[in-house]
Amino acid sequence: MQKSEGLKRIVELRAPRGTEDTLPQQWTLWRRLEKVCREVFELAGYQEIRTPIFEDTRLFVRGIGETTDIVEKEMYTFFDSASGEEDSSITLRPENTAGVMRAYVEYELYKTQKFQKYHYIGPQFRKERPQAGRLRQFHQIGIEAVGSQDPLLDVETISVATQVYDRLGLTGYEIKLNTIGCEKCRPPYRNTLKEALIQHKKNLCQLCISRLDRNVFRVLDCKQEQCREVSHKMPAIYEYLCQECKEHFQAVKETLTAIDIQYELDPFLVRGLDYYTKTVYEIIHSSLGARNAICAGGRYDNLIAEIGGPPTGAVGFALGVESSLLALRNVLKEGASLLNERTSTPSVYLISIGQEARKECFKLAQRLREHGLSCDLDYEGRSPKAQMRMANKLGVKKVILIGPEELEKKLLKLKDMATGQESLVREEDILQLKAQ
RNA sequence: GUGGGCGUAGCUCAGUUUGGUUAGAGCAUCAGACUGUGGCUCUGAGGGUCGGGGGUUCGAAUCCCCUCGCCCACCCCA
Repeated sequence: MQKSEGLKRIVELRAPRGTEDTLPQQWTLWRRLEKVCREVFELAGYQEIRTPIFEDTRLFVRGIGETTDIVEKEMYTFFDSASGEEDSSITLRPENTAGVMRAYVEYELYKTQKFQKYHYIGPQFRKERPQAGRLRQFHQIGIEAVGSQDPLLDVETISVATQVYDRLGLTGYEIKLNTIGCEKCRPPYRNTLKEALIQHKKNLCQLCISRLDRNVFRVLDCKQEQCREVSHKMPAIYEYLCQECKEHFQAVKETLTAIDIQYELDPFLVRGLDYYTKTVYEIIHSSLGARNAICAGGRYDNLIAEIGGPPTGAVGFALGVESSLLALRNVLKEGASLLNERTSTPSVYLISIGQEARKECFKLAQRLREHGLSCDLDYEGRSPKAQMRMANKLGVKKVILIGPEELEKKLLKLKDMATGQESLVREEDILQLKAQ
């Protein structure tokens, strides 16, 4: 009775809401994504960097923006009792760009070489209500090209993302592109838009009326029919861009076309992070439901100066691991074999008959592993038959049997699982298997 | 924070409308089929406080109330 009560308690302990365990069988796909990313990133010269999972809260407040939703209510922020200071506050990173740029500034990496390319991978945290493809602890893989305003880089990051998805075999994604101007052209447009919208105030939904003061741009994004009608009559930002932004955007579009990347202009694509300027883009996948972005990026020419570095242009994207894999699973559904594969299979399985042989098997396993031959054996004292079943289930190609007979002859019985053929061999012969 | 859906074996689910004897199936697990051998087949076994608590009732997986959890959507965000 007591035993079962104890068991029950353990079972009731579960992963916190909005977090996920990645079980062994799910690692096949995870690893594939990481591998493909590293390959593509390195082909384009992006170097890996890792930054802490938590940072000084001020980094995000300053970098992402005080009034953004992320900073206002979605951050995991703690008092850092280890710091010894009264008001020391740390925050689990809600995204990784700010951290990477902090490192760029902290080590004055721009002094060694102004232009740098980085890639990163890691968990990110946001306090949200979980939903399809949206977790509280999620993972992002991203790249950042720092130290240049060249529109070619905006395009390069997009092309890097598409190469990742293409290599993975993810079909059916779409690229949404927009520009949101810079600190010069954005404010005038904001005012124009606001004034124009006020004219139609009576046709807007309650929410949008409140958006007029808080964030005008979000009205453009509203899904209400009546608001859409109004917003479609509004002037697009394109007419209000400053010369520089106009030229930049033009260059981005032309270059995308030049390298055959299909995209869709979305004038209503806006960002919730303050640091974005000029180009913003998003890669979406229709199989995902309400939250369909699998990768999002853009240019952020003000962030570095904002956190204390020299004015430096930069552009990058963050790819959502969970959402990308979700999309990939949907696409691969047909050939489901890939989805539940073991990440690794030993080369041989060692089967013993009797206690003596069992000890010998264990010792043999150590020697084989020292020689780089992967192997595994039974630790449950099961029958030879059960051991064979396990070997079969693992999918090993070869099995080694040791019983009293083999011990006496000082030989090993090698069995080929595909053909069923058995032969007596010496240990040295086994080591040749590594090559296969 | 708001709304909707769902919680029965490790997994996928039936059973809930019309309360009734030991709660079922498939898959998975384990074992056996002359005992030193896999895949197929056959046979059998283990495994469930029917999410939890309370109530109604002679009797609740089934009806009522509360609660927890998960999922989806909204808000919001990317």
